Amino acid sequence: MHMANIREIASLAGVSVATVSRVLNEHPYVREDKRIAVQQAMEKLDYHRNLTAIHLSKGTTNLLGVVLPSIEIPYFSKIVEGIAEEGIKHNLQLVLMQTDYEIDKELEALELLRGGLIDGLIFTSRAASLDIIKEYQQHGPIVLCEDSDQVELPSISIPHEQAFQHGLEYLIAKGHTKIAYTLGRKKGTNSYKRSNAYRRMMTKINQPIREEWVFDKCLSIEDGMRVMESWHKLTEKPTAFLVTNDQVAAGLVFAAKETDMLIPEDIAILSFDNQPIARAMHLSTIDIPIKQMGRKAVQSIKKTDQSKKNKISLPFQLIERKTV
Amino acid sequence: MHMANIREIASLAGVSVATVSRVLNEHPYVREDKRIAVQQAMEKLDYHRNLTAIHLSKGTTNLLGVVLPSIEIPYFSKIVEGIAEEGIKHNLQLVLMQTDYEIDKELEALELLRGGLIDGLIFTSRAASLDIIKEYQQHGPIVLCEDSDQVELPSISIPHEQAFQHGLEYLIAKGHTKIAYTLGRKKGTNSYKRSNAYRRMMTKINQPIREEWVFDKCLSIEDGMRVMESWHKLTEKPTAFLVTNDQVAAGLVFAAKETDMLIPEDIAILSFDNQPIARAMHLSTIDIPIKQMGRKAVQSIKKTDQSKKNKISLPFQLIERKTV
DNA sequence: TTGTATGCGTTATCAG
DNA sequence: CTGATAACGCATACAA
Repeated sequence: MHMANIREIASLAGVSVATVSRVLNEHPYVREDKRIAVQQAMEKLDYHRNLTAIHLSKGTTNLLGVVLPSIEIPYFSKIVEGIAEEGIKHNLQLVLMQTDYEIDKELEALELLRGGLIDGLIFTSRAASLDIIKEYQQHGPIVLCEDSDQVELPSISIPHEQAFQHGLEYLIAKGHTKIAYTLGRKKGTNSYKRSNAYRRMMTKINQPIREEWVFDKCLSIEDGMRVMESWHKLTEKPTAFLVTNDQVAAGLVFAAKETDMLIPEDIAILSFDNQPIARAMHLSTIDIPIKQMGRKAVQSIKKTDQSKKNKISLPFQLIERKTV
Repeated sequence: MHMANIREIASLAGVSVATVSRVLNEHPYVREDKRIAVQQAMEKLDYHRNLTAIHLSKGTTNLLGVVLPSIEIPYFSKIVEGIAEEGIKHNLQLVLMQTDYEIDKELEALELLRGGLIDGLIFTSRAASLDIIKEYQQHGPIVLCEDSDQVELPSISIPHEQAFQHGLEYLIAKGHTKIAYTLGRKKGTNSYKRSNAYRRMMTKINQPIREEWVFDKCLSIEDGMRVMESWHKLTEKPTAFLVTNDQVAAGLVFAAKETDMLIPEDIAILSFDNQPIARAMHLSTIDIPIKQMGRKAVQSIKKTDQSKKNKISLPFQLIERKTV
C-alpha cells in the first residue's frame, strides 16, 4: 500500500503544496473550492500526514521523555499516571525510559533530548549528577521530581526533611525513642533529606545513630519482609520503623504476622505515600500527592519561563491509622 | 547555543556531507585522515545528530507504541517492564499510551502508527474492535496481548479458558460448588474466555449461572473490598471466589478480616497472576508469566515474517497456598 | 488568496 | 575511496 504525500495531493487537486499544507493546518485565506478539492484528493488517496516530517520541519516533536528506575514500583507508576493525564491536555506523547538507576541509561535519555527526539525530560528519580544533567538544559526543559536545594534545575517535591521529621515527632510523641528507618536509595536526594532529619532528631532526643538501624534499598513488599526478618537478628531492637513507602510497610506487617508479632504493640510502623494498600491494611502513613507531582512536572515543562519558579513544594499529611 | 549540522561539519573538515555521514555510520572505505578530520570537526562544533532527521530519511523511528488502560495496575506495569527489557535489546524506545479503555485514545495510538511516528504497536489490552485494528496492520506490526481466536493479528497470551477451568476444577476438588468470580472487564477477550469456562463448568456440575455472582470491573484492592462487602448482601452466598488478579484477592482478604471471616474456611479465594503480594499474603493463585508476555510481544513485533506464527500460547501454573 | 522556492538534517544512489 | 545530488515529507517566508 502506497503512502501518498503532500505533493501528490497537490497535483491531484490542481493546487500547490503550500495550499495543501494550509488546509492541513486549517489556515485562513484558502478559497473554499480549493479547500474542497484538496479534501477530496486527500480522501481519494487516503492521505495521512507523516508525523516525522512535521517534526523535522517544525523542530519540535510533542514527545516528552520520562526517566524512572522501575515502572513496577507503585510510587513511580503513579507519577507516570499523573504525567500522562496532564500530558494528554498538552497533546504530549510519553517516551518512557526505565533506567534501573544505571547512569548510562539516564545519559541515553539525555541524548534523546539533545538529539531533538523529545522536547523535554522529566526525571522521576536519578542517579546521574546534577552537573551532568544541567549541561543538557540548553536542549530543552528538564524537571526533577526531588526535594532539591539547587535552583538551576526546576524541581518538584514535598519537603522530605520536614515530612520525615514530622513522622519522627509523631513516633516520639507515641513514646518511641528507638526508631529504625528504611530508604529507597541511600544516595538519592530525597533519602539524603530523610537521613538528615533522622540524625537531627536522634541527636535532639539524645539517641545514638545506629548504622544497623538504617536499611537501604527498600522499595517493595519483599524488601519489607526482608527487613523484618533481619530485625529478629538485631541485638538491640528498635520499637518503631519509619519506612520508604506503603509497600515496605506492608511487607513488614506481613512478615510480623508470620512470627505472631503484634503491630503496633511490638513494633510501630509509619510509612510514606498513602497508596490504596495503606487504607486497606490500616497503615499509618504520610500522604504524598504523587499524582499531583506528575501533573505539576508536566506543567513546569510547558512553562516558557523556566526561570520563574524553579522549586515547587507540595504538601504532605500524616494519616493516623492502626500501625502506630 | 547553535546546533551544528552535518553540512557545517563537512565544510569545516573539508569533505563532503556524504563522507561525514559515512564516518557517522561507521562505513568502511573512508580514508583515515579524512575520518580524523571529520571527528575533530565534530568535536570542535560539539556536533550531535538530529534524530528526527535520521528517522525521516530512514523511514523508521525505533519507537514502539504501547497501549494500556492504566499503568497503575500491576498486571500492566509488569507487561511494560517486560516490553522495556526486551525493547532495550532491540534498541527500541517506548511510547506509552494510557487509554482508560477509551476507543478514541486507542485510535490515536493507531494513528501514530499510520503517521510513521512509531514502528510498531503493542496492545496490552483493548476496547477497539479487531476489524478496526486490522486496518492498520499495513502501516506496521501490531500485536495483541490476549487469548485471541482470530489469526489475522498476532497475539500472545496464556490460554485463559483452560486456566480458568483449571482453577474451577481445583475449587471443585476442594469441595466447592457455589463459586463466584470477578472480571477486569466483561467485554474483554480474556474475560470472555473466562466466562466461557465458567458457564461450561457450572453446567457440568449442575449449578445454575447466577448473574449476581459475577462481578465486573474488578482490578484493584479496593474493588476486591467492595466485592466482599456486597457478598454480605447476597441472599444466596457463594463459598468460593475465582478472581481477576492478586490485588482483587488481597482486597477480598482484607475486607474479610474486617468482619472476622476466616479464609479459606468461610470463603475460599483463588486468583491470577502470582505477583509478589500473593506470596506475601499466602494467596493461592494461578501464575501467569506476565513479564514474559511483554518480552515475547516485542519479539513478535521484531519478527519480519509476521505471518509465520501468529498465536503464541504461554504456560500457566496453579500455586497452592493458604486461601483455598 | 495562491504559488514558488527554500529549509529542516540525514541518508543513499550513482558516477567518478 | 569520494563527492554531488536527489530523496524523505512537510512548513513557511516571500513574492505575486
